[in-house]
Amino acid sequence: MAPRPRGGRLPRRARRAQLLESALEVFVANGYHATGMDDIADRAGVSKPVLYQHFPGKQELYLALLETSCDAIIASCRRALESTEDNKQRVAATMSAFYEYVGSESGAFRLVFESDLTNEPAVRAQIDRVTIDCAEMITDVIRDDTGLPTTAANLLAVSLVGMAQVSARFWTDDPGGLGRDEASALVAGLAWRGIAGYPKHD
Amino acid sequence: MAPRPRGGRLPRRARRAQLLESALEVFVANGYHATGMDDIADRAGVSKPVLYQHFPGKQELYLALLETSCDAIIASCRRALESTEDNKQRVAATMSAFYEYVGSESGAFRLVFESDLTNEPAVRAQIDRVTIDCAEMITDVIRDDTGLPTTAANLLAVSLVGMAQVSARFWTDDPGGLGRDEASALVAGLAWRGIAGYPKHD
DNA sequence: GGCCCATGGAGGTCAAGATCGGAATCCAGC
DNA sequence: GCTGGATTCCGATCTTGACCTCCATGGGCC
Repeated sequence: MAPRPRGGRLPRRARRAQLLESALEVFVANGYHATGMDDIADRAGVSKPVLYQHFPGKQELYLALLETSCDAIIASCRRALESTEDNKQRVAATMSAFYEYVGSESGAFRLVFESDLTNEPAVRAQIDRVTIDCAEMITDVIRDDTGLPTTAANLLAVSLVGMAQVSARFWTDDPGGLGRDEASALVAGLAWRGIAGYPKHD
Repeated sequence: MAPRPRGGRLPRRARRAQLLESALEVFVANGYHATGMDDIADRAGVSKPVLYQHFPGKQELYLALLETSCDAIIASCRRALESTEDNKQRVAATMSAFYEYVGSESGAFRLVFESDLTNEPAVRAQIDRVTIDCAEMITDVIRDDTGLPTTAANLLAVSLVGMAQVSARFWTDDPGGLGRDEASALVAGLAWRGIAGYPKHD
């Protein structure tokens, strides 16, 4: 957490990237409200005006990071679902995607699952997008495979996503001796047993 | 949301209750950071000093409400688990408890599941308590019934709680034509199919 | 050597939490 | 019925903290 040395000038693109990285670290550590623009500037080793030459305000900066993080998990979820045609493996792969996301070094998932700016509509929209988009992809699979009505399939899909989200976050806070793949496989087993029993469509 | 008339005096006890009620409404509607003490006072039809004669500060007021709401869902979960010895019905009853909680008129569940003060340790502790305590009760049931090691049973329990939390919140935002009992039963079915397949202990 | 512009420290502004002296209201007892 | 005291209540104010810009500066380029 030590601020970077206060030296050299950087080309605009590189400075922006560095600012984003620094901001992510501070936001993840302290949340939105508890972090000041001063903190981010200090962390990056620049002064505040520099920050404001790259981003119009604190909220826009936060939103840029949040959007990136949302895109990451949604894309990862999509890749997992498309990685195979076998539904049992699909469940395992998707669960693994969530565990990888939550276990990743940056902690960027905290912006999504533990945000403290949920009342801001723009933020809320991004966060909801994760659950809704992931669930929608899963809904299609469930509906095609079981023949359940869309509404029901959607609620089941949301349930699975919730299972993944909450259990992965809990595991990250307190692994309790379980490795990541072990935990992921355990919960994937629960999910698969739950979903596999529904009437097959053919 | 119209402020109450600004008239009469109330005995201390009654005023306190009214302030708690007003504060809950505003906090639920706007979240912690977006609500001012002015808003709460206006909503209750009193001036700010009165508020401070009953509560030492904004955070204490919030915590009082949060704690009450956490106690409610934990107690409700416990009652559901103790309501029967049949595990299938247990799952259904517990799921129903979550759906009732989230569907309740006051919206108090938002303080727990959608708080925007998660960085405050005291708040974090209360919120975590819900998942941890509920999961712990369920862990005992799972462990006794399946013989799984405690750590694994605990992660499964957390998964089930996550399923309930997230799906219930999603259903509240967009019921999509499903009644409460219908939705609850659907997700309970998913949970039960998932958990029932594990090796029976005898 | 001279120009240029990114940078930095210091400050303006404003919202919101927290507080003070005085006024209004209720109640008990004569 | 009336008075004295205590409790409740309010308008106005203070202060803090954080977001967001103004003037001096110093290294890079021709």
